[in-house]
Amino acid sequence: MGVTLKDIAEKSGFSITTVSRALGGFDDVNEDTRKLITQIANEMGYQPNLIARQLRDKRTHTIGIITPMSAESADDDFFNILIKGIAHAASEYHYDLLISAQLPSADEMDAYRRIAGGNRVDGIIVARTYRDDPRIQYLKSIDHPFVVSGRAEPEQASDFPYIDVDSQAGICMLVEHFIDYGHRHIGLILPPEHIAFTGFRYNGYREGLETAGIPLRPEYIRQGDLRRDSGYNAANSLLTENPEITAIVVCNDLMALGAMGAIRQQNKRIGLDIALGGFDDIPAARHTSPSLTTIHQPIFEIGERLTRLLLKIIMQDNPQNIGQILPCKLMIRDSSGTRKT
Amino acid sequence: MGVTLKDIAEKSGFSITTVSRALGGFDDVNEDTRKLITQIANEMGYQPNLIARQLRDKRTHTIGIITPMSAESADDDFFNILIKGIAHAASEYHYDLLISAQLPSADEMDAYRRIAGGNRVDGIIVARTYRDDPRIQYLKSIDHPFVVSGRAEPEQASDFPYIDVDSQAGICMLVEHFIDYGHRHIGLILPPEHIAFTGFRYNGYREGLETAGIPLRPEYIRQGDLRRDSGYNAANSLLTENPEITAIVVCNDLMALGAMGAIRQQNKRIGLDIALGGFDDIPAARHTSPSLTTIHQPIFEIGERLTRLLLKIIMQDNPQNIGQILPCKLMIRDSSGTRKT
DNA sequence: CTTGACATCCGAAAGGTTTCGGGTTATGCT
DNA sequence: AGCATAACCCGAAACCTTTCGGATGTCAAG
Repeated sequence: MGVTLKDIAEKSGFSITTVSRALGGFDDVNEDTRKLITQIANEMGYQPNLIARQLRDKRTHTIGIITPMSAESADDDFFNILIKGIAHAASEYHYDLLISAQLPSADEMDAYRRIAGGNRVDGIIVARTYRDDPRIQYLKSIDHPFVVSGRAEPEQASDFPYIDVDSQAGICMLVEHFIDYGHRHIGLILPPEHIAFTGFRYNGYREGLETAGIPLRPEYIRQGDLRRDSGYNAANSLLTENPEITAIVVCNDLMALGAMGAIRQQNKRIGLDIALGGFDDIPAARHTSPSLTTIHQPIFEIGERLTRLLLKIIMQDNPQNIGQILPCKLMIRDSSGTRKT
Repeated sequence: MGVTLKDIAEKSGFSITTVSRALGGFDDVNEDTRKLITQIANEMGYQPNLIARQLRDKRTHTIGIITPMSAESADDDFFNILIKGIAHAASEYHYDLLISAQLPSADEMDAYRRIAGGNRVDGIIVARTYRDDPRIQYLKSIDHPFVVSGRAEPEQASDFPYIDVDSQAGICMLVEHFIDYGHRHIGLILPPEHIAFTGFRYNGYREGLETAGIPLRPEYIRQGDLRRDSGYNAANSLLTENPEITAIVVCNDLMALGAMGAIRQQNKRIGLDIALGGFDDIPAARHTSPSLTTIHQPIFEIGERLTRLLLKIIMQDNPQNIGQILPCKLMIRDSSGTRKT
């Protein structure tokens, strides 16, 4: 197994160079020679060794993404859909996608050093930004092509190529929607502090309240870890300690699904007693009952755009729009309940 | 950018060999030398070039999967979940996953030749078997490690490593369930003829009817292409041309979701007028309304098992259970309606 | 007959790593 | 002093490809 140029060279009597150039379609090889060589190559089932080619060309035609991976994160649709979008756009450019899944125990930075530093891929997609993200710092330091889904925290400049949604505006819309529906006591479940977009979502919450002249009460705010369980816990504590709350803004859908459980657990009705809103618009949001009001972000499209931006950078195209902020959209569903009169 | 062994060798005054062996942890290197070399390597931010290593070792520590990819297949949860399972198990063995998405226009075999023949991966996972699957034939012919999700069609021996569910039994269970609920006119929506498991699902349907002594009526059978739309069309034609039908068995959930639309379109009530059952138990099945009765197959676990089996083959472990058939499970949900009296 | 152009071909290097087989030096022993 | 051994080190080859810079031979024009 493993027919090489050398094998074809020996069989055909020509040199490796000529075989390579014949198969490569160069015009400094006799037409008869080419025919003979291609025929032999086909007979022997020659396939160029891509690894050798990659080494030689310093091009892998592959983009990489490193994803956290635990059994319970299996239903994290965000990454799922993002990866689909990436793969879809990549396939149009005949690029492959290398996924390196990291167990929770593993040091994430190691994976970046290995994959990016080790020249495994032409470019890399960084998926959920942290404050002062060490991955971004590293990739910049070694000058490796990369793009970012998300951006730096609000106080920091995002001096790297990224695509993000305007999640501050998104959360603000959601808050205003609830205020419009007559709610005055609105809880908030935030992502962890170290996630970069947490600041934006908090700002959106504050902005929404401020516009309506409602004072922000820190005891209405909880933090989760983006996973379902933490949404359950946060909502539980929020409702137990602040019985006056009638609406909860949750910063991602997965936690919102958890919060649904907590609301039921407290014998309250979602929508009617407690209005609930999420963020992301994962498929499940539409299908839960009651369906979940949420802020839609075009995850699949973000994946596609990230890929196209990355490929431009790889091709040294010096793209114009180095940072793109997409709008998001309020999806009003049953968990909003109805307007209080 | 790109610090190599050579750079470290020059800076440290030792040879490339010694640098390699020092960093590799061999014991024929003086302890002081090793310290010096590791220090320099760290200072310079050395990362071994994985491509070069792969070329030399003929090992990529990567497994590959080639997936069909179109924008509308974006919601094909089966592949999504399978890939998650694969990635999860792979990460435990420090293997990466190479995904090559193929546009519908592309020749699938080309991708296999490129990736497997081109030594891009140590092993490959073949995901949805066809009758006389050319991909399997090819991989066998070049003796490239692979495992298969699914198996050969009923009439053929599956002389390759595979993991599959007993879908004949699954469909049979579903048919018996409907018969038990009092249905006598049961439609069937099959996958395309060229898919290997179509035969098993057909057999399950026949077996279920036979056991109950109900004659099989060919006009109750339609074929779709596994996608949502085709389920819609098939159900539509089935109900229009055979108004006596009261239950439909659909061979995958995605088509079943489409069939739901068709039933509604015909002003019939899912469950009450027309009982509906799917296959796969994708997440959406639980969340639609009404929720979808379906045959559960453990897709995530299949992905994990496939990976473990493949890695054993790669390690030349000559695994025992070269073909595994897992049981599947009937999930009775609202689309079953109630037992007719 | 010489020169130049053209068609066709090829050797060798480069890309970065690992490893085989051997080489050098110092140490310990008789 | 002589020799075996251990400790440490290194050159070169191999993995397979592409490409640079020629090399060779033929033929037509001068």
